[in-house]
Amino acid sequence: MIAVRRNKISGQASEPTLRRLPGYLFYLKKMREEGMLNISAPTIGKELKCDPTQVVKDLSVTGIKGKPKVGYNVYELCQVIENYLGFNKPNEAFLIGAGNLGSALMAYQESQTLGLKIIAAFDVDKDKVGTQIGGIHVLEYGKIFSLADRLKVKIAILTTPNNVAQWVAEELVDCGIKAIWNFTLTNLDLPGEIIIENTSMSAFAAVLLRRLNDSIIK
Amino acid sequence: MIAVRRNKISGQASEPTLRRLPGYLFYLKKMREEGMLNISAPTIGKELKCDPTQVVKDLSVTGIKGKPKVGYNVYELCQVIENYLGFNKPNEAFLIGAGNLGSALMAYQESQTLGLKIIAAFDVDKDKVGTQIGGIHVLEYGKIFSLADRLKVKIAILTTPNNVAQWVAEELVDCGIKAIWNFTLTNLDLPGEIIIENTSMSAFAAVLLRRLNDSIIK
DNA sequence: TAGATTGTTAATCGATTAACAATC
DNA sequence: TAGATTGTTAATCGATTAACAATC
Repeated sequence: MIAVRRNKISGQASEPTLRRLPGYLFYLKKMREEGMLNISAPTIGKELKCDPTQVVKDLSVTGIKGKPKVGYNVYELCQVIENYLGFNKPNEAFLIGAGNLGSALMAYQESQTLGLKIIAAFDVDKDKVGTQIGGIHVLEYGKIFSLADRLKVKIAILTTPNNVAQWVAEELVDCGIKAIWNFTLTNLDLPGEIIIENTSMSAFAAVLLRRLNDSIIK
Repeated sequence: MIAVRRNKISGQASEPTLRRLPGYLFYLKKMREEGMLNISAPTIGKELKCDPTQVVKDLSVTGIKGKPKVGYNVYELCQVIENYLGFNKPNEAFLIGAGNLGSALMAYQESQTLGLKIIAAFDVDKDKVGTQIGGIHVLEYGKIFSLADRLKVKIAILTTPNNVAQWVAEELVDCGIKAIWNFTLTNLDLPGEIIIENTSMSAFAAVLLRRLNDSIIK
C-alpha cells in the first residue's frame, strides 16, 4: 500500500504557536530598533522564557531560514512573522456595541498593535451615535447592513450586552461577516463556516486567582 | 518498593479546565434563573460545544457529586464553581495605568463578572488623578506604596505603557503584590514566586486572522 | 578546525476522547 | 427493570521537549 504524503503547507501552525508569534514579533521589533542584525533561537527563548527548540519550531512555520551559529536576520524575521500573521494587511473590522469594553478596544488599538483595524463602530444608543472614540466614528446600528456590503468587511468585534449577542451575531452573518471576535459570555450558535474567537476576561481571572490561592496555601 | 500515592487534592485542575469553568458558571447561572433544578453533563456539553466526558471531568474538580440519570443540582453547581474559582470572595485588586485599556477594564467590571474587584486605580497623569472611572477613584501613583501595605492587596492589573511595565512591576513586587495580570506586551522578569498572567489582545487576533485566511484559501 | 546553532526526527508529557462498570 | 448518566480507567491525540545529525 502506498502512503499518501501531504505536502507541508505553511499554514500548519498550531494554536499555541499562533498565540506566541505576536510576542516574538514585539520583542524582535524592539531588537530591530536597537540595531541588532542577527538573533538566535536560544537568545529569544531566554528573553521570552521558552524552550529554544520551540522557538525554532515556531519560527519555521513562516518558512524563514536561519544560519547555524548565527541565527536569524532580525529584519527579515520581523517581516515574515508580520506577513504570516497578516498583521501588515489592513484587516478591517467593525465593532458592534460601543459600551465599556467596546470603546476601550477602539482607544486601545491606537496605542497597541491589535493586529486588525477597526474602521467603524455601531451602537443602538442614540447618545453614542455620532460621537467619535479613539478616532473611530460610532454609527447607528441599522447602517451596518449597507456598509458591510459596500466595504466588504469580513471581521466583526462583538462587545454588546450578553442578552443580545446571539441575535446580533446572526445579523452579522447575514451581512456577510465571516469571523467574529466574541467578547460576550454568550455561546454563539452560528453556521459552522463562521469563525468564532471567544475571549472572556474572566477565564484569565480564573487562572490567576487559582494560581494565587494555590501559592498561598503552600 | 512501595509506591507513594498522593491524595487527590481539589486544587488539581489543569489550565484548560480552569479557563472553561467561568463559561460553565455563566451558563448555569442563566439556567438557574430560568428555574432549572437539575442539569446533565451532556446537556451542558451540547450548549457549550464540548465533550460530555470533559464536562464531567471539569466539574469533578469542584468535588460535586452528580446523580446518574439525573445530573447535577444547578443551584449547588453554581455555588461550588464560584467557590472553587474564588469568584465569591472579594479578590481586591489595584489597577496601574488608567489609560485606554485600563479605564475600559474599570468600566467593564461593572457590567460583567471579571472575577475580581478593582478597588483603586493609579496613574502618574495629573489630569487623570482625582477622576473616577466606573465608580473607581484614580489616585496618584506614589500613593500605591502606603495603600498596598495598609489594604493588604495582593493582585495588580498592569495596563501601563510597555516601556515602563518592567519598572512598575518591580515596584509592585516591593509593595507586596503577589500576582500580576499583565496586559502590556512586555515580558516581565520578576522573582519566581510572583504569579504573572499575560493577556495580550494581539494573540487572539493572530488566531482569528490565521483561521480566517485559511478558510478563505480553501 | 571547533563549536554553537539550525532543523528534523524521536521520546515524553499532558489533555482530550473513548470505553465501561456502577448506579439511580 | 431498562436505560440514561455518572465517574473512573484506558486509549488516543497533539504539543512540548530531548536527541542528534547537518552546517556555517
